Amino acid sequence: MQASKPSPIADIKPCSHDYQVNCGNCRLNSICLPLALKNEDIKQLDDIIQRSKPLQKGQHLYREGDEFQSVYAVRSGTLKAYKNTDDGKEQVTGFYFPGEILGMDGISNNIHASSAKTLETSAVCEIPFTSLEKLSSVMPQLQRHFFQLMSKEITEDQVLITLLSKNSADERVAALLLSISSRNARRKLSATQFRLPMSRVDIGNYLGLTVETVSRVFSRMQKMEILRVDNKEIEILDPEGVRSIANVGD
Amino acid sequence: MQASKPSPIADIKPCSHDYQVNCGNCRLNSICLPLALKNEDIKQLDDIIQRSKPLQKGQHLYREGDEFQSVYAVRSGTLKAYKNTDDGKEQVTGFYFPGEILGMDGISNNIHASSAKTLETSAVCEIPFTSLEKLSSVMPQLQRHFFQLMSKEITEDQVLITLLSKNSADERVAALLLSISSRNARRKLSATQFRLPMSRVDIGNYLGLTVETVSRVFSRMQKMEILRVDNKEIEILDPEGVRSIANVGD
DNA sequence: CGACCGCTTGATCATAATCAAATTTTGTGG
DNA sequence: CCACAAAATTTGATTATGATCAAGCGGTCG
Repeated sequence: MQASKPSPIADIKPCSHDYQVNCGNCRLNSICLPLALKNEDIKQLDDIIQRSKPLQKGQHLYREGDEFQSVYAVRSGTLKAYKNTDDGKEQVTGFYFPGEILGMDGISNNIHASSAKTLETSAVCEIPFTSLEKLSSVMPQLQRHFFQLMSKEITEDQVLITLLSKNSADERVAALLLSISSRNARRKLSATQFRLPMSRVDIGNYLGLTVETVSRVFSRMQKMEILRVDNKEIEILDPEGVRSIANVGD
Repeated sequence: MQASKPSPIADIKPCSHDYQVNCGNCRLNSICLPLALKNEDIKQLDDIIQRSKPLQKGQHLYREGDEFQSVYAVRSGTLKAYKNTDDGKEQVTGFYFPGEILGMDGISNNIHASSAKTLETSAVCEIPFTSLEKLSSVMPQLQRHFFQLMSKEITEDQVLITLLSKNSADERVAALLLSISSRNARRKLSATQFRLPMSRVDIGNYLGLTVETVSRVFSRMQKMEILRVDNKEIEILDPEGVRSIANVGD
């Protein structure tokens, strides 16, 4: 199933590698997909997946309280997931990069437990959950893959819990930088030079810190010549230094 | 080494309601089991579940790094799950009461990502995961139920993340009390009077606080006549008061 | 009985929050 | 493209919350 009719909006010329027509040739499939599906299985999966047009920065993919219907794989761009606290503030619960899956917290009640919003222009693959469930029943590998994905989300949340509970401001920021760095590396991007797609406010919110503290940590690391910070552009000058500040095994 | 033969240890006389022989007549099944399984389906589930003899206080159900084979439902007692941090400390990631399921964080890598230890004498039902997977393929309801259970774990972790990131010591402790209270109520136990099965150290660890702080919060709430604390015995004198301190929707 | 453990209470200290303000970046309309 | 407004980030000064250090109090177990 292609772009069945050519899009009338022809003025935006996407480069070819942004126009993945199916999972089989998507360069992210090693991250997002079960590794061991047979070709005909991938075809079946492809058939249930809907690919969105690009979402603009700041658009919501879903909102807390919305009926849950699909989970989403990030194709390009970045999203943040967040919850609204009872006193009206916001808690960022995660950042999602290309190849990563979000929306699974909606399965439990059929209602999204958090909101998801793009941090920049992004595109996602929508995977309707009832179709996925049916397919999982006949494809044990796929069932296993989704159990694993959800379990991974749990273990990652536990890492964040530990970070928030036990680590200093510097350690938290260093750990986030390492996490982003290794997720970049997984996509064959630079592990030492990248652009932070989220604001300082979002970083602080995610890490349980104020903006001011995040900013100070960056300044401190820059003074120590561990990091070069140019607005959102980050260069890790001393990866070992960052790791030693984080004291977490990446 | 199994209970396939009647246990020779007959000197411990369990009371009848502790001796659930199957899921169908277990008084916890409304909490732990899918609601809508047919009788013959429950029978099949029963067949794969192994019921343990009681575990003594302080025993491990599994340890971080162990090969993952099963998830567990708490039949009686309480357990805590915890991770060891890179600098040798421990982070409590959850408490598990009767009817609740633990161990799902092992699915992602086939290795337990945390340890689980009893806080008092406890009994669990062991559910071998490969059998569960197979059964899930032919019982869509069961597949759905486990997706939901895992999703619930994710949303609960997100609540804890928010608590750690945004709430004061008093709010955190109040929220934990409310959580335990409502979990008791779900099991038809008192929502206002109960025994905390975990130590102050564990509470503090879970909530990202020191023992001293936890103790002070209890003292403060006692002085305000919101709580009566007698060692591990808790009486909530003013549930509304606790809720207002927590400012979280239960 | 004495040592130890879990808990509580008090005094002091450190980290990050808060308050405040300057500066840079971004976005918008002329 | 520039000018201006709004937003984001940085930096500084002060404060508050909870950590740390220290000590004492039951209770229990060997």
